[in-house]
Amino acid sequence: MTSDTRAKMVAGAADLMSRRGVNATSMREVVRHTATPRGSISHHFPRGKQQLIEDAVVFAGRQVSGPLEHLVQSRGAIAGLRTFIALWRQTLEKSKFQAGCPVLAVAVEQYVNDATEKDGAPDEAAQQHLLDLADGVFADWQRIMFTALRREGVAPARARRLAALVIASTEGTVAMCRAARSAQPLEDVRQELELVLSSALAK
Amino acid sequence: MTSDTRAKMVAGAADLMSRRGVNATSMREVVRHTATPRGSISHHFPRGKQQLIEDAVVFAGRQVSGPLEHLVQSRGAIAGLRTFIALWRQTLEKSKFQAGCPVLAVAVEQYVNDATEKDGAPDEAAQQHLLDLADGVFADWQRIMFTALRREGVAPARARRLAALVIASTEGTVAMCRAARSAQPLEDVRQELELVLSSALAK
DNA sequence: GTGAAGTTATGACGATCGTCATAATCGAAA
DNA sequence: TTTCGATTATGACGATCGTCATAACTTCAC
Repeated sequence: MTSDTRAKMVAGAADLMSRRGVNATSMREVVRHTATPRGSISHHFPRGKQQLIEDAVVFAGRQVSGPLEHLVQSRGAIAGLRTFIALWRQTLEKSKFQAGCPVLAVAVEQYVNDATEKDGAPDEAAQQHLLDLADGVFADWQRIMFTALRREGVAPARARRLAALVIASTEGTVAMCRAARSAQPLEDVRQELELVLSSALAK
Repeated sequence: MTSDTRAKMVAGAADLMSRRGVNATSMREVVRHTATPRGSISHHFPRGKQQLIEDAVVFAGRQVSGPLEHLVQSRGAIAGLRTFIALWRQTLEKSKFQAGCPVLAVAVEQYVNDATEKDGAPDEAAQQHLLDLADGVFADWQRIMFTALRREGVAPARARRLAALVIASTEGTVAMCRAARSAQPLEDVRQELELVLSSALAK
């Protein structure tokens, strides 16, 4: 059994990142928030905070792609869209609009670490790797939508564009809902996206 | 004439926020980046970093709403959409996909300031005010799109939803483009949004 | 030229940060 | 039970952070 502590830290980091962003999530708060031993950080994450963030991004990605892939395969693209949006709506409402998407946080911020970057210049390789991981998560979600649309008869190029629209607009809307402390934008966008998808499927 | 230093600081803060996010943007870096005197911070911004961020959000909002409102009024909703997306595309490409949207950064992060929050709990009022400002900027952009759609015959409720879709999806796509270091998602989303709008206008 | 008000220069303060080194503790094979 | 590796406890290090106090420097009306 791989350490339970490690998993709690990763999940806690993902949660904190979704509420505060990458840079405002300190390792000390992760251990406080998850009631895990501080001394274990360097043991479970030899590459430090960078590694913890990386794992949190992958974790958050799977947390969504799991249910999404399942629903899409059993009930199709439109159900997938509804699931995707419903998942984010839950996250927003359960946290009283405090939590958003940790992957989006990585895509918006720049990870800076004063301890590792002695020369003042941010570690470009580290930042690029984080962006690659975030991009990979987005690509994975898009792939699921893309496959569903293809299976239901949408042409490849169109399916790619529609998948991009669904993921991007949902991510943007989640952030807007957080700013507005309201799920109204998500409901509006869901409605329009359903129209778009069903019109594309009808052809 | 209101100090030129102050304006440079606000613009510099907005730029840094769009590249690094709110919390990774330090006042010392704003000063370095804009070649402004550090001693002037507390003079021009008596409420400190909080005030600087606030001004940067409003500044960034106007920077977009100005051109957007102009183009929308002279050439209509679809031209407005194209302008909105082209603006962000410029920001992305000119910065080699380093800069995104500073307002989105505020909507995604939580502003934490160790100096002001002695008790460990983040200043909730400050954070709420920042979210209100970000929400206001998004609402302003939506209002411009909404008005254009209304003028071109779209029903109120539909116009509201479409405006939300345009703003939210563009914001989300900008972040995705930053993660992917590519403008492809923006192009894909633009294409689909144009289809949606022109179909809504045709009715 | 003399003030006064508007700016800027500079260094300090307390706090948090990520990381590391060292020592203590635990768990299970021998 | 002893021993050894995995895990945790704890405190220190150097760095940056936002803010503030104080003093110096401008600018310009009078």
